[in-house]
Amino acid sequence: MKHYTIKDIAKKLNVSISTVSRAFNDKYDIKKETKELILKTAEDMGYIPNPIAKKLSQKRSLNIGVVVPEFINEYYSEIVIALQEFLISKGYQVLVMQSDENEEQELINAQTLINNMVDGLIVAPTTGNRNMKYYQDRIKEGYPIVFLNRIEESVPVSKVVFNNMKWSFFATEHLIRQGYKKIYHLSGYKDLSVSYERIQGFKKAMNKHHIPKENYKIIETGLLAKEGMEVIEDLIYHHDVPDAFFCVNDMVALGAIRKLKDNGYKVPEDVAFVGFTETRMAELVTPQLSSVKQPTFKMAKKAGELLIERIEDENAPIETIVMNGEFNIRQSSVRESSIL
Amino acid sequence: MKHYTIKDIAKKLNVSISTVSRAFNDKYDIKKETKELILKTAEDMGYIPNPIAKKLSQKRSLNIGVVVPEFINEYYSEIVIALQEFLISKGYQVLVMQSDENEEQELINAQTLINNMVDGLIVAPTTGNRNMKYYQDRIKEGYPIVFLNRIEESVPVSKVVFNNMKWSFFATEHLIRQGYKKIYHLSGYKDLSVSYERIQGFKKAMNKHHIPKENYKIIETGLLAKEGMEVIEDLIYHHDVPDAFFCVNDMVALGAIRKLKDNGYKVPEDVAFVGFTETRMAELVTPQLSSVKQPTFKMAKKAGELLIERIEDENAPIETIVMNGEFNIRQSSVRESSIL
DNA sequence: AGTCATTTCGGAAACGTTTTCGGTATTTTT
DNA sequence: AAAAATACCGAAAACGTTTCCGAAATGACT
Repeated sequence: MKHYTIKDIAKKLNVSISTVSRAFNDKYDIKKETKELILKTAEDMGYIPNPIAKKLSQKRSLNIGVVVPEFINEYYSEIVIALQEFLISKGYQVLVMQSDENEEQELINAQTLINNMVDGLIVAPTTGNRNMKYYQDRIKEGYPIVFLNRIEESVPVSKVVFNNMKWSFFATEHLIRQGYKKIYHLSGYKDLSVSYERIQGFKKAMNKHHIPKENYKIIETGLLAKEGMEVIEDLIYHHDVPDAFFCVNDMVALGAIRKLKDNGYKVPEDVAFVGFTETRMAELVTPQLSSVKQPTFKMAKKAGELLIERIEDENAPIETIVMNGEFNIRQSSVRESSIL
Repeated sequence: MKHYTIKDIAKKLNVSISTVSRAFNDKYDIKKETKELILKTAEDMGYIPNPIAKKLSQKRSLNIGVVVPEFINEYYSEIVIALQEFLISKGYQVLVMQSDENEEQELINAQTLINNMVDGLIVAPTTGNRNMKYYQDRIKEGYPIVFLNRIEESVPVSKVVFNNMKWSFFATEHLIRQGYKKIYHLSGYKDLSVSYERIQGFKKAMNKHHIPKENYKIIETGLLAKEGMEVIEDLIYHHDVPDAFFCVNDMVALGAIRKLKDNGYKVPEDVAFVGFTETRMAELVTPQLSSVKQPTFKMAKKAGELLIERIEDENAPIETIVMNGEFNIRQSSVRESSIL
């Protein structure tokens, strides 16, 4: 059951391998009948072209690599799904590697994909990030890369980002306008660019409404429910539970809510919540969770488009796309929960 | 900035390319000093070996392909993470492709990975599945494949599966023992092997406890929250809401719970719930959701082990591993919610 | 000093394609 | 009917490695 090659086909039909090759890539001169004959016997023999050899002699693979920091948090799952949907429609296949929020793994992932000759790379960097030199070098060589979220400004490359600051500002202002006096922000990792930007939005809202410093606080957390729970434990211990929380994402919010409920607090009556990067859970939990929805599909598609432009035209302009979302207000952050 | 090759190194040092090659794969005879010299100058020149060429002449890539049906539902995300953790520790890199529950895409994914010369494949098939012939052919050729979940018995291949029937039986029996009289099962796609097995477990429990046929029902659904909601709408419309639901997964349960709550039902006082394939949400929602936890990490690791055995030894025995989990009882399925 | 074993290396084939170049055979043009 | 143009095809180089085979150099042993 060994694999046939174009040589086998050539021998069988008494033609040259170049003719066989031509039959498969019809851009070269070949008579219609011989082409059909070759294709037919290839089919019959069960010939499968070897893409490795193809890649070695050509320079494209029609594969695209995607590196994401994690996909435990639904967001990147959606990104990948959307990316794949778009890129497949353009004739590419999508190879995904996840970095587990680990910089070194991310570097290995990017290298593995590039070494496997994917035609381009879409990277959503993990927190950190000390790999920028590697990316810079590749970009200088002309390698097509597009970044998604979590961006270092230092790299001259196309990117698609969410306007975290703006929507963080809106979400925070909403809490203020609802009359909550003491509002804490559970921020995620501070050295994560998205967290940083959301912190800026939070602060901006506080400043605009002249909230005194003692009435707000920014608490660094991770991105998981567990970490939301830990913060709440700590705050309860210190008798420092505020009126409202604005959280870096839904999972942190849900963890915090769980812990508060377990300690007899009512949400939203005692403590209000707003999440971010809305997940499907926001509508399913009780109370339903207010959250900022990111246009995941649009962002992924745009990143795909930018990458393909770059692959097909080396001089395609470098663009930075800043996207907006929507803020969905639900029961978890309104004073009179009956009005919703 | 063009890429250097071993030829360039050879020319620069006045040695042959075979010597250079030897320097990198130290299994062949080479003097220590020349080896070090070569490695050093290669380093200085910024030489990057071309894995495509390597794959073409060797037959291994140290890459492993993983095909999953989706990763919107946390379960396969965890599987992939665990798989990656294990396989990386064994020196492999992991390329992931997701099929979006689409058989044709799954076939393309498997082909793409195999054609890219991954050393082996781990496949969790989508519902269906008409691709078995393709897999069978590859397996006959000696290609290392391991299946995960959702298995057709027809294929002679190593597989790792969860004992769905047993734990479905336990979960159902728990509801019966709690005194719920009318219990419906939201089953997922019936032609999905895991759904089928869970249905069997459900029926077995019903038979064992002599529940009359009019007191239970199996309702086919999808795997998403939305589909749980739709079922509830329908049941409410027909005034056919039972005492308890056993659901194919947590998302369907959460969707159903949401819809019931929106219509004034109380969970678990009016309607009890048990999920399956426990997610992190089970502990976060209110009421906390009873669910069957699958040993995701163990299953993934075992699948990885089986694959590696097979890669390294063509005659490794074919094994079917059936795994067990745990049933976590929470508020959503107990009569007196105070006792928990 | 001669034989033999060992270490170290170069030449070249091989992996499976694509693609350039040039050469026939065929057709069209004059 | 000769010349020119075109259609078709084969030979061979190229892509960047690994690895087999044999040769040269070195060292060990009689």
